[in-house]
Amino acid sequence: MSHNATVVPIKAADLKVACSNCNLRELCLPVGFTDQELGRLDDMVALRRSVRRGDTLFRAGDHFESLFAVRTGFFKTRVSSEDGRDQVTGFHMAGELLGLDGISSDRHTCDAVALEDSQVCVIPYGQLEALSREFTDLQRQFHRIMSREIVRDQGVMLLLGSMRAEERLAAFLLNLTQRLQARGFSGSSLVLRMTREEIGTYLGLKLETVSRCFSKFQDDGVLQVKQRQIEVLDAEALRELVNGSACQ
Amino acid sequence: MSHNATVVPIKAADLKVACSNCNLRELCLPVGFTDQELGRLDDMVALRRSVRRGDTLFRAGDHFESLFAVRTGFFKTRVSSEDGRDQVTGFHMAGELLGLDGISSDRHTCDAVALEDSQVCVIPYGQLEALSREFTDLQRQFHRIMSREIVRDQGVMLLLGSMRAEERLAAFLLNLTQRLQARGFSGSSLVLRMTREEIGTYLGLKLETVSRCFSKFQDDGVLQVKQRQIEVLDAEALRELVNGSACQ
DNA sequence: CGCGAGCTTGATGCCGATCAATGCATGTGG
DNA sequence: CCACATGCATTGATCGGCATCAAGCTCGCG
Repeated sequence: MSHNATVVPIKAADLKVACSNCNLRELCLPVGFTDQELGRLDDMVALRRSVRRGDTLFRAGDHFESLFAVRTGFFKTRVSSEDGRDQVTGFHMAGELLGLDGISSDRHTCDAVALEDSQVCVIPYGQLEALSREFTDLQRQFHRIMSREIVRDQGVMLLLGSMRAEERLAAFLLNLTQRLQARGFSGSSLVLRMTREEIGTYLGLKLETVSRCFSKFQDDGVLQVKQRQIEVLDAEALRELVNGSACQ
Repeated sequence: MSHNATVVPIKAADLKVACSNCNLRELCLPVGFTDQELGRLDDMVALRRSVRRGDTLFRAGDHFESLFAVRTGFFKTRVSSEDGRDQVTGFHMAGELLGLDGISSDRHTCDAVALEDSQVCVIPYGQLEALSREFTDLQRQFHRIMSREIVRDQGVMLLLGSMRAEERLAAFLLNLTQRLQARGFSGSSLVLRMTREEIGTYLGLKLETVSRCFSKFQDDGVLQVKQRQIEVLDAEALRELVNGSACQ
């Protein structure tokens, strides 16, 4: 159940972690709530959980009872086929919700693995349901988040179904930098939290291909690559690759 | 807005189309409802809409205000990149819900195209929100449906990211036959509603490759293929392909 | 009947997979 | 501090699956 992770009840004194005080609240579930609603959310989100790098937050087959909001750290989610093939279905950073897959059948259908030491807020699903019957804003925001996940998945399908290796990597990097920028980071400088193989398994490529694309981008002056430290030198070139306008 | 489709209010006499009387209710939104709940659903779902083969139910960019439940017919959904590449993101048959992508931003992000003359029930999203604050069962079922869509998308990602052409087609056919079987059809005999190109655009393959795979399956005695009329002769072979156990 | 959309089949080429060797950073124990 | 192991990344050589290009085929329909 806990997969080597510790469960920490939030102490009354530890107000920094309450939704009402969280600096992620504009990226997470409580977007645009009233103080009253925020207070009720604080009551509901009473648990945190720490997950060490390499450990799983949940696994396919686990009983589903809570959603998780990433507070700190970084996760990947992956599905596996019976014969052991993996597909990384997403990378998840602070403010993002994990576990939506579990609602459909009361069991999780994917694994969530921490790529660095991480902390999540535990959102008991039953309570979220109850509270969102009471607060229209919460209901709406929750539906938006689920819908956004569906839209995101459509984008990944487009990538996997129709793009070539360089385009995939460009799209991946642009997506990462955008999300980092929304969290106050640079947007042109980033440190990858995942290996080349994990990137490949996300993009439907082999790790050698990912590595070659990084080298190509470096040769072309689009990126500077030092292991996992990436500098985006020419974001426009990446955008043109994704949109195919460079082909015209 | 209406994209060449006609909007037909449901007449009081026309009770056959009410959710409470619909033979799809066990596959659609009202799974396991009480009579009272069904009555309220009937009030909400007061409109049908007909869509002719080739017409769109909605397009990316359209303002979102309703979900649609397929009553009769068959749809594909697709997303397009700026440079015109398409990805078919799904095929949708009776009882399935369309339009969930629109919730996140109040605009649709994909096109829904009828592959044959079809009819949908119009589910005004605002009313669905309101009613699902009142009825726990409706709320739960709606959440399950959204989550199921997320799980389905994960499966497509696995397919696109890690399977070879024959495996993709096998998975596609198994999925289709399962869903047809759940609707009372044969499970071994089916008529494809889509072209080879549409299958290819869904599976991340070119139409020639799809055609070759069909021929291969026929040569191997797994299928009998007459244009769009397919007989599954050896479902087990298809399953082994998908699971990769044939490789051992 | 003849047209056209969709399907099949063949020949060829390319992109990314695979196989293999090397490089590089980090960590550990002697 | 060095020797060595380990995990990850890079790079090269070769291979194979699918895309591409091209030609005919089938069937429904005006």
